Amino acid sequence: MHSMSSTQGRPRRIAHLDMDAFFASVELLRYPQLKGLPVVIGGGRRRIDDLLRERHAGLPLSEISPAEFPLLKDYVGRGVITTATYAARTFGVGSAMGMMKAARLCPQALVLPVDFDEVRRYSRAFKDTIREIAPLVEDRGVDEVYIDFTDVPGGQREGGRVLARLIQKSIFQNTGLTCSIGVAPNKLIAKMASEFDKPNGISLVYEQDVQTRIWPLAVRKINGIGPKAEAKLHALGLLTIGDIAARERDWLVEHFGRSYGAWLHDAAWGRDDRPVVTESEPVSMSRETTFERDLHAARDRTELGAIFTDLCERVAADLQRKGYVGKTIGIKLRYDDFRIATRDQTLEHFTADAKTLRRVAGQCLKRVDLSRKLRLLGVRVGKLAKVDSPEAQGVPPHVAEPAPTNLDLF
DNA sequence: TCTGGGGTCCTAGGACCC
DNA sequence: TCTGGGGTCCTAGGACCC
Repeated sequence: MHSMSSTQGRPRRIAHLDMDAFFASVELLRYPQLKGLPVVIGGGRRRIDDLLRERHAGLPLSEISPAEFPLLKDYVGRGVITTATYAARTFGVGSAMGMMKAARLCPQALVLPVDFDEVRRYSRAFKDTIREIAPLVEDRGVDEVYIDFTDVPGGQREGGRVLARLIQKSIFQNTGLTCSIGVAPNKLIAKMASEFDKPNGISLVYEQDVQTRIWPLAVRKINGIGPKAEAKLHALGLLTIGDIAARERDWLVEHFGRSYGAWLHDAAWGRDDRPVVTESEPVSMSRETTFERDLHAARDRTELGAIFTDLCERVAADLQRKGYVGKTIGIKLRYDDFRIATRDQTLEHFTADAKTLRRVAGQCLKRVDLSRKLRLLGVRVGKLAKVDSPEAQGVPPHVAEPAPTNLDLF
């Protein structure tokens, strides 16, 4: 199943669709007066629109002057940027950048906090729109999907351009939002292709284009090569994807291990068999929070305890709302020097109970070094099962397990 | 005053079992 | 006198992604 997958023997055509500056674009629908201005989304713990509504009672949000919005230079906090508008990006501001650094680059940018409810609403809307046109859709987070065009009627016309255009148009009609789409023989190339013509673009890549369009790209453009692998590749003198492709598979395996080395070789040659997966079960659920200032386990005991309990209650609520129970309970913390420590413990039975989470997570916390100040605390539940699944029907938590007798010990 | 929050997958060692 | 081998589960850490 390399490039041919459908039973009819049609060449695989896989699309990757990426919403353009999604979080920011959603806000611009509500505040169209900010169009064209540098705006960044992220960081905030305050509800900006509540603030604006208070200050301008009776005035529609869309009529409040841009001058009334908070500026990046006045921002104080530890957040990072989730999305920047294209106007803000011209100043070098981009997602995942610390707000403080961004403020230095573009102090006059406006800041809005993320409105997750609104973002999720639009996320659902654009994905529903796609599924009505092409049913095989794989979720890749809130603003991205893969779509299998292969067997969709018309999905092969002009290499997928016709269908991509239809999807773009329908999303815009239903939401007012634009997106960029790449269509290629597989997910790996489609993902790169969707970036070729942003925003609001369509890019088609064929198998025979790999040398001309993929090989010149920086290694980091491959989805799966992050900062660490990039640094190692650079140190070995490999800068472009073509540089990787020029190496023997065995050489890559020598330097990167059997699994990753072989994958690097395949990826550089544009080979990728992964199917578009339309459904998947969650593996874990977690909640974590970075404190406004670093906290010390002993000196800030009360504050930390309240946060810890709250995290457990929120994870429990998430599990219950979504109908899951879990078996492995763990904590994560980040020290002031940014090192991370995790501890977890697997239970005999499944649970979604906040008190149980709190008790077991508390035991985990006792197993880490708490002499350093902490920056972040998180609670995680793994080994999930649906609450009504057969495996989750074990011994209920309130039934005592048989205690070991002396005989068991010998 | 750098550096969020929610995830997935992989590796590697040790326990434990057959 | 040298110590099998495979499998699975648990735990901790780390890379990477959106």
